Amino acid sequence: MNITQHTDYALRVLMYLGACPERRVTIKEVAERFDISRSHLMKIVTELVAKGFVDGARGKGGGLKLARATAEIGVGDVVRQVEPSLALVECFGTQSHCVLDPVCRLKGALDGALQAFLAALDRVSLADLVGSDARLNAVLGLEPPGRHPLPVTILRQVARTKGR
Amino acid sequence: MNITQHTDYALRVLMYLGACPERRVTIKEVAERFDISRSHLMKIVTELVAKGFVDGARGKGGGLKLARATAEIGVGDVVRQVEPSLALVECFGTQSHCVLDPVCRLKGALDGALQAFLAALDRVSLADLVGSDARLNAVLGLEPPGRHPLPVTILRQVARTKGR
DNA sequence: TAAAAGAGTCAACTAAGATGAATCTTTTGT
DNA sequence: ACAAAAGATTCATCTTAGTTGACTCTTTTA
Repeated sequence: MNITQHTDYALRVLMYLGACPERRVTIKEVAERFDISRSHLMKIVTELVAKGFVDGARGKGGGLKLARATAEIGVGDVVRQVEPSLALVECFGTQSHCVLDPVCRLKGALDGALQAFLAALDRVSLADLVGSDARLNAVLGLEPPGRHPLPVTILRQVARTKGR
Repeated sequence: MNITQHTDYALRVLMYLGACPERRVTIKEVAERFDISRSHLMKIVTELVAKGFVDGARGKGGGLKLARATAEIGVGDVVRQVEPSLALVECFGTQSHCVLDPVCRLKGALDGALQAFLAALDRVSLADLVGSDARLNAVLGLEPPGRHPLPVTILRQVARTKGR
């Protein structure tokens, strides 16, 4: 059982954006920071924009920022909307070919567990993940709030220095 | 997010065995009933035997039966032991290469949700899935308790008649 | 108007899971 | 004793969801 990396990265991108709310961040920057391909990350971001989590601006000076406050973005919502399928087993779909289907209580049990899973995530917002202290910013190599953003070129250097 | 068919079938096999506790059931019979390959099912059963859920007997007159009472077999346990990996995301493993890892609260949130998922399944036993009424037996084409088992040849006919 | 940046399309790669053939081993009924 | 029944093991292949990235298009603003 696992969630796709797609969803995982989506959450991490939101965390990144949540950690530096004072400016727009480019996809390129995030891709370099997380060391994944720009093209790949693009799809994830495009989806986050389409689903209303992120506000993307094109053109020079464009970039990404959260569409809502971090406290207004629930982790459960993100997973529900981004994860490709929440059908735990085949028989969750429209029509199962399992002979047990008509009387199967397993399905109900699994669905109950899935709801418990999502409910647990509903209790967590992006604000909880980002936190109020500066630890996340430190790890990301971002500037403390109030200062000027570092140029991307310097961010790259920081990224390399830290290793993986 | 999904659990493997492997786990799904493991649970269904246990349900089948739980539905006819008065005799040993052969893998062949279960395979035909669920319309899956005998070889394939064999691996699932072998694992259930190895993990102590099922008691398998070789040789003539052999077959499968539950190793414990249905009430003593928790769905959560089965999932925990049969599902190949419960690492929701890559960073659940020994060492993640994510830059956020040292301060990441997402990991904790996801783990909490996973525990909620399993806890929900822990509240369900195989006895709950099988039920006390005869509905499951009816769907499976099994005899009502107390009568003689139908020969496999007849079971096959029943299976075909029902369609999928 | 050129450069920056997001959006979209397309093609391939990867690995986990699913599938099944063939063979081996154990057990028991006759 | 031995043949048939039934589970155990091994091996190879297939399938597909997910992942990856190159290439191009569109929008926007300095």
